[in-house]
Amino acid sequence: MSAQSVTAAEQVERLTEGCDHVETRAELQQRIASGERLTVKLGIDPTGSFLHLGHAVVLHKLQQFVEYGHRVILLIGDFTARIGDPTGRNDSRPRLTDEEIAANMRDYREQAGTVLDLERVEIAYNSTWLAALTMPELIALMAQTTVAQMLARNDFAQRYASGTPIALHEFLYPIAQAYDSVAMRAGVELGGSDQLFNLLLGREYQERSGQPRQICLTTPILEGTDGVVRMGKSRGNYIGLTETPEQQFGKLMSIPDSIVPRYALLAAFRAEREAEALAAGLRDASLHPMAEKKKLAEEIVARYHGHDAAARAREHFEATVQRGELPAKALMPKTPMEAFKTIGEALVAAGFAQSKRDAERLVAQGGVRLGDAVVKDARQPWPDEDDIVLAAGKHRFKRFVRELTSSQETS
RNA sequence: GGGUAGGUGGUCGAGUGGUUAAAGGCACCGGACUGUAAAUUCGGCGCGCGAAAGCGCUACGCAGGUUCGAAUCCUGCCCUGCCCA
Repeated sequence: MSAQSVTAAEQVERLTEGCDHVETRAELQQRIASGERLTVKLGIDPTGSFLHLGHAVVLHKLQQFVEYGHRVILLIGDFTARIGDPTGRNDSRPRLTDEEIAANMRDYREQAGTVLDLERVEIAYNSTWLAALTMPELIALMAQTTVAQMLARNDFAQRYASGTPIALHEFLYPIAQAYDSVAMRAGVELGGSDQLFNLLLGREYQERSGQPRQICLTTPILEGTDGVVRMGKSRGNYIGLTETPEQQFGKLMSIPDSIVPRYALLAAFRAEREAEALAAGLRDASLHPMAEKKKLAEEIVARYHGHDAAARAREHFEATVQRGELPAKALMPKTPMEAFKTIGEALVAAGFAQSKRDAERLVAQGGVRLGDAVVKDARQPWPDEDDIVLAAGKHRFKRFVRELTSSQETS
């Protein structure tokens, strides 16, 4: 109740802004108005997650709850992760050990901390209650849900229709997740839109066990840099929260113009009004797409790396991509010089080519520069220099330096 | 348990005995172009050796077999869909 300064209506307005689905807004309004400090749950998967802008959408929403003084709990699905992954194809993932989960959570904290104030967030583990669940209890839970209900869930429905296998235990995931809400007496559960079914199931279970039903908030799924399908690491269309400013900026510049307003809303968290104004401006050409995109990219990068780094990332982009220059040496990470025999070898070592053959192809296509000169032959000997930049294409650079004074090696 | 259809490169998907390192799409990488790393367009896209022509190796669920030669045929096994019980 640290937020008496704002009215319940304002709070509800902000908390539901940008959400796809709210179940129900009236309940949220009523419970906030009553002065209740809501227990807010977000389930996360401790399987070596790599967080990207798509994850930031829901994390940002969670942070708003933190700011309004609600009790926010990150629920780590350590128990469920031990069984396997529900979402299709990855057949029987190796079980995670406690150490792995701990390590993954450290990574997670580091990444989520860029959006969420972890000092004010509690952490819980669902093994606490799920491991203790007995068979009779599980059966009782399962009895509350029908097969038809399960098959109504989108991804199950699609997979069933297309003949993709659905393992029986996958049905246990929504059940376990829903039960988490009962065990935690959650007041609100957040999730991406794909989680709606699971969240609603939790609501149902709570009601049956005599608890107030949790309010379910789902946030939109952000499209990846291709502007079409959801952002995801495996799709390669992601922008990682901990990527370098230059990487983030470059990837942001590569999104289609059409999706710029959506990124303004979901990645830069501009107000809906502003995002709409931006869309309108781009439509009637009163705003310049590239200028707006640069502005947006800088704004987003600044969220994760600060304004100075964002400005440098912008300059880096303008220099390397737009003007085709080599980036300013001073800003480049240094890599210790090695005794390469040929340029091809250096390309492989730099990670620009997968193999010598691959390196030769790259060179043959005129994509490799050493210093300012285009390399014509991958077998050309590696020059004897103290400080030289190897470039592959327009945006992959590596600066090799003979003697590192300090230990500032970066990959 | 019975029947039936399948398992191909990062992915989707052709391919039924040699000319298949395996069509085509997507993804990815490079060039050109552009206001962007968008779009478009051209090219590339298993590994190694060689200046090159080329040579070798690895690869079509797994293990064997037939054959001068197999992703393609045979046997066994594993896995998956569908129908029936």
